Amino acid sequence: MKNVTIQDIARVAGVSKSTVSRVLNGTVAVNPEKKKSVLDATKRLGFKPSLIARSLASGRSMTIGVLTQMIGSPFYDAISQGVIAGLGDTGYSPLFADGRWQVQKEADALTALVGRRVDGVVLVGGSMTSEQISEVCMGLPTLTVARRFYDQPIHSIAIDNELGGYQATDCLLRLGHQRIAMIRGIEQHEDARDRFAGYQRAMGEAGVAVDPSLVVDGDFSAESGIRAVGELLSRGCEFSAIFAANDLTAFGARLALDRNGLRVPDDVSLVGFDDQMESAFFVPPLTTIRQPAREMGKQASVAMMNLINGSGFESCLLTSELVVRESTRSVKD
Amino acid sequence: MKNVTIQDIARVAGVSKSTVSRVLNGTVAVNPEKKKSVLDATKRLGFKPSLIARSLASGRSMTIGVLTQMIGSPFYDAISQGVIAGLGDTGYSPLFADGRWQVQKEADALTALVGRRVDGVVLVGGSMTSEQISEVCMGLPTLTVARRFYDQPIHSIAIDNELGGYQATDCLLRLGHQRIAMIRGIEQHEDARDRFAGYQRAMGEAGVAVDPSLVVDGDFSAESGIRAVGELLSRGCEFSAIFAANDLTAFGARLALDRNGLRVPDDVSLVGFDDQMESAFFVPPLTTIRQPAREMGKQASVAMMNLINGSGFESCLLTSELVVRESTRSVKD
DNA sequence: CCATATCATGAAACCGGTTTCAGTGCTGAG
DNA sequence: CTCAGCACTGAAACCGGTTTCATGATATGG
Repeated sequence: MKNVTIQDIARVAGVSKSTVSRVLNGTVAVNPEKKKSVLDATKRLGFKPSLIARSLASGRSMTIGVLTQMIGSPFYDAISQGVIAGLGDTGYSPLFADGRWQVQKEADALTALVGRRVDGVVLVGGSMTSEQISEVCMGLPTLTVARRFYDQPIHSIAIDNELGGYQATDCLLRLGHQRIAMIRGIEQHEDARDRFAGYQRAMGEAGVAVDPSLVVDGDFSAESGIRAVGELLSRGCEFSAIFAANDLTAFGARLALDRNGLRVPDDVSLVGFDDQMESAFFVPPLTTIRQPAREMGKQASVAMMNLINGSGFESCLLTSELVVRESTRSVKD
Repeated sequence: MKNVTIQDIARVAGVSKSTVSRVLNGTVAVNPEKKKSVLDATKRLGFKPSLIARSLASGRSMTIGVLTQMIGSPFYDAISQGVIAGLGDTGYSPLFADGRWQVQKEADALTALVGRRVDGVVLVGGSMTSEQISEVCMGLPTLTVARRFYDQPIHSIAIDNELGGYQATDCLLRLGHQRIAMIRGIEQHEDARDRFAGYQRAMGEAGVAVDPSLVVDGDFSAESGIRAVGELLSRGCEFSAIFAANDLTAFGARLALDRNGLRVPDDVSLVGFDDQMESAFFVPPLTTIRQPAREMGKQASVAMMNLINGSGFESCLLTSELVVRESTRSVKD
């Protein structure tokens, strides 16, 4: 019932455990004959080296800690998927922990990862400050995905949210819309702010003044989309298009519009942000901004490998892409 | 730059490392004075015990391996969330790995978990055979969630999919529908089969013959929902309701119906399965079968704790719940 | 043919904790 | 007053690997 150890293999194969270790890791050449008997023994006894012991001895755990906030979110999952793919055959494997968007849990989870002596940390989103992060990670290679620290030395892989916001708004402007409402995301959220900035820039460049009564706060949830449309309607202001800070918000907005007898896209055009899986099958299929989430995850892995073997870090800012579907149409008059 | 070890603490506090260990774990009483100086030292030096070393020495890693298939799926995420919640303050923490629905990756990931010497394994879904699982896990407490092995000794926490299928169909029958189409899930999938069985039973009990031309194969994807509706329409058979094997399939079906000028629920009633987050905000909000996913995860944690401390396992089959929204209405005539 | 570099290999140290074991100093019972 | 019993504590063994070091054997070169 006991686990078979390297010592057992050594005994059975008639060699020392050093030799077994050398065979298994291929660090230096060993006599082919002994090598064979070692391999035989491992197979016969079903030997599975203890990664725990190995980590302790070698000082490297060959694991990258990945701290997510809500694995269930399609966007964040795509990133994780990218990280997994990017790690590929590097020999490193990911170790996931989840903060569930609660700072305390996030900090605990990060501490746990560090306690596990991961060789690097990838933070996907999150709300810890860079100081908190640095304190816990102390010298460990660390980088963030989908989150930027403008003033801090923590590396990050992110997309240009400002550009995304610009693309979404620009698309509506080109269709002739002028009264474009925006449902913003969580206010403290860097991404949300950038998307709004893009909206403002596009409007400005098109010479359309931003009407503050067309800007409503939201929190990235579907409920907030419903509330936002209610708010817009109760304000009594006219609008022919809505740019929602993410797809989920757009879903909620769409439902609220429907409840109020407004058709999409006939009465109101709607643009989201994220391009989550369901968006393409929405009724009508949602026009949105696609984030190269998977790609970001992959880049993160690559960057992490570079950090670990000291090749330094090449900053990169990926770009979003407009996906036009059927929730937008040119303004009627 | 080096990590501070228990030895450093011992030196600074002027005690032996045994004592430090005892203070930190509270295993036996130590002199309050020494205790204080140890705690002081740990705080001052920022000592973070190496979980690696601790695991190796104590033989318990205090981790439960959780093997998922697709973290991004809302249903599976809810389960993971439940597991996290259920582990709560037990002292154990979860360690996630992901198989991405590829048997090989699944096996590798499981091996990696076992190599990390987790104290137990929770398999969420998956496609490895029970033999494969047993071989890798050898004696480790193991249980599956959302997957049942009818003939095997592996414990499982699952919902009664047959009942869910029955509930969905029964709801439509009560509304007066008789021509109820079903879009099935992946054929080899236990869950999919059970849901279909529930459909058959409900129809049978209501004295309505199952028309084979109303049953279409699918694969749980939105695309398959679109294809299925196309298939139904091209077969030229009439139907007033559709029961889709999961919500995503229902989304696709809804879009295809819309494209063909069929309104939901006016022309066709639609029922899904899962109650994923977006379903409540769909247009129209989707009637569906809710799986107590979070609850299942929680149960899994509890059951795992029992397995670990030898309290044995109490089998449990959770039940699903019908959530009536606006995609269903009584048949018109 | 001898000195030296190279190779293969086992012994032992080490990674950073936990746990057993063997005291030491006190207290309380006899 | 003596001895068993208990509460603390440090030394040392241990967990299961990796890696350094020393050694004997073999190959290389002058």
